Amino acid sequence: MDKQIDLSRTLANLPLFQQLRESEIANLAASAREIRLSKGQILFQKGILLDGFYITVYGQIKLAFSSPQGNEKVVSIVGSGQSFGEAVMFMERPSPVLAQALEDSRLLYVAKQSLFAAIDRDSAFARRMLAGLSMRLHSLIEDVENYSLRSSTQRLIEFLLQLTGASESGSIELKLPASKHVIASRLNLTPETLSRVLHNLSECNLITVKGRYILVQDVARLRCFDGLSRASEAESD
Amino acid sequence: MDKQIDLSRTLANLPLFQQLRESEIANLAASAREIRLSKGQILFQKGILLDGFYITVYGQIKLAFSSPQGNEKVVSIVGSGQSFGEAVMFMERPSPVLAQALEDSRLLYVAKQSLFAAIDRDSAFARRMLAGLSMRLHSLIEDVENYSLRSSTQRLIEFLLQLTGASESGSIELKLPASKHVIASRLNLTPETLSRVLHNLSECNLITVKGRYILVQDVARLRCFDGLSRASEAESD
DNA sequence: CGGTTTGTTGAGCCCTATCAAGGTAGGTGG
DNA sequence: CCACCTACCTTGATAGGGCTCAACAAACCG
Repeated sequence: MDKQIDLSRTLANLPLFQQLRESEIANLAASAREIRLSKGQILFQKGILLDGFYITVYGQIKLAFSSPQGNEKVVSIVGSGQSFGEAVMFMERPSPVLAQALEDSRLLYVAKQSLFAAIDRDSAFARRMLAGLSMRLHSLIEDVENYSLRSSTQRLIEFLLQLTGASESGSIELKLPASKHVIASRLNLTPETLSRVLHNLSECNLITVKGRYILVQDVARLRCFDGLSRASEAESD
Repeated sequence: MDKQIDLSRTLANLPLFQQLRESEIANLAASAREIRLSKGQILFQKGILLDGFYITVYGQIKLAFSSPQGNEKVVSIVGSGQSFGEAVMFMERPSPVLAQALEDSRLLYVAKQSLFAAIDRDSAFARRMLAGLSMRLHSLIEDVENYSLRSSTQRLIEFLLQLTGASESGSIELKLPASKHVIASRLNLTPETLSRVLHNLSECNLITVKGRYILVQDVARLRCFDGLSRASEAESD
């Protein structure tokens, strides 16, 4: 009972559902299932069919391809309040990615039918789902753009800038959202290359790396850096 | 008048709208605009806001990034019956890509408001839009997978196999849907590399290239080929 | 403190881009 | 019918960015 109320409140706070009526929320909550994962646990494998979608309440889920040869490529790191699996659910096709918890996490599972019911009753909700998927598509396109026509350094800079949020300039400290191994994969780099690029940016006095914490000296300067100057003039000290 | 009827019929035949009632179709047709493009003409630039979306009746539209340095990367080649721009419309954000006609084309433009009206009145239609966007997302993810963990040869093979359709084995002749320059960009290759890869596959007796026509000798064998054998043992014939 | 995971550094190589010349085909005008 | 032009493609030589392999360092953890 308390659990039900708790679920409703959790759902109501999620971006996707914020404008729903209480009765709608109650409907969704009634069919939503709570899922707890411990770090490293796999939620679903590549190839599975989904009969609903997931919402991350807290924790972190990684979505990745896994090729037969064992190498893995992280597509997305899903954090609190974000949902995933809708596309696979709507398509009724095998999932192209696996989902694995990067840390202990709590999820909600919403069944397809109750989502469809919500769509049927509230077309504004349908529009919001459409907008949500569109955003997802947009960021994937940006990923493709990054992979195709930017260098390793540019990709990392882009990534760091996104972590800094909207700040235009000045210095800012940020924490990498996952291990460097995972970040590297997300950026389509080997861990070795990521390490070298970080090192290189350090030598150019653009950032200071301390474990998972990175101090960006000057956001504006980092944004302008194109990776051309190879810290060559750093010998004069 | 005749034009209106023609529009309705065209709309009704499109995958997206096939299950709509006639009255709905009429509503959409009333607000749809017809657009004719000649080869090379640009429909919209990167950065534009869309107040509707487009459907290709016939012809071919290319969606591509354009970087300031002038190099261009083709994201998608849109053919007859396919739509594009929905995501940009829903997001109300600048388009990340430009759209340009690869050949003389005829399009329909459907305004946002009439689409929203259709969604409001028919939730099954909303679901179909959601499924459509999901498919788009899915194929983008496949692209990312291709770019990230496959070699140039593997990407080309994948591309050719998609063109062959569902055929499991045997030989089949197919026509490249665009110039090799465009195909190369679509596969994230330079034209030079594409040419070399095609040549290499020819030498392995997997395909025969004749201009834009490609004869796949054996679909099954092409599917298995991993690019490892470098036509080195082709001397013993 | 050992053991394990995580990250760094170095050497060498391979794939693919780049630069630079040729070909080839289709269209046009003499 | 030929010469020419332009767009498209091919071929060759070269170089560089990022990967691979291997060893080491550092941090985390029981």
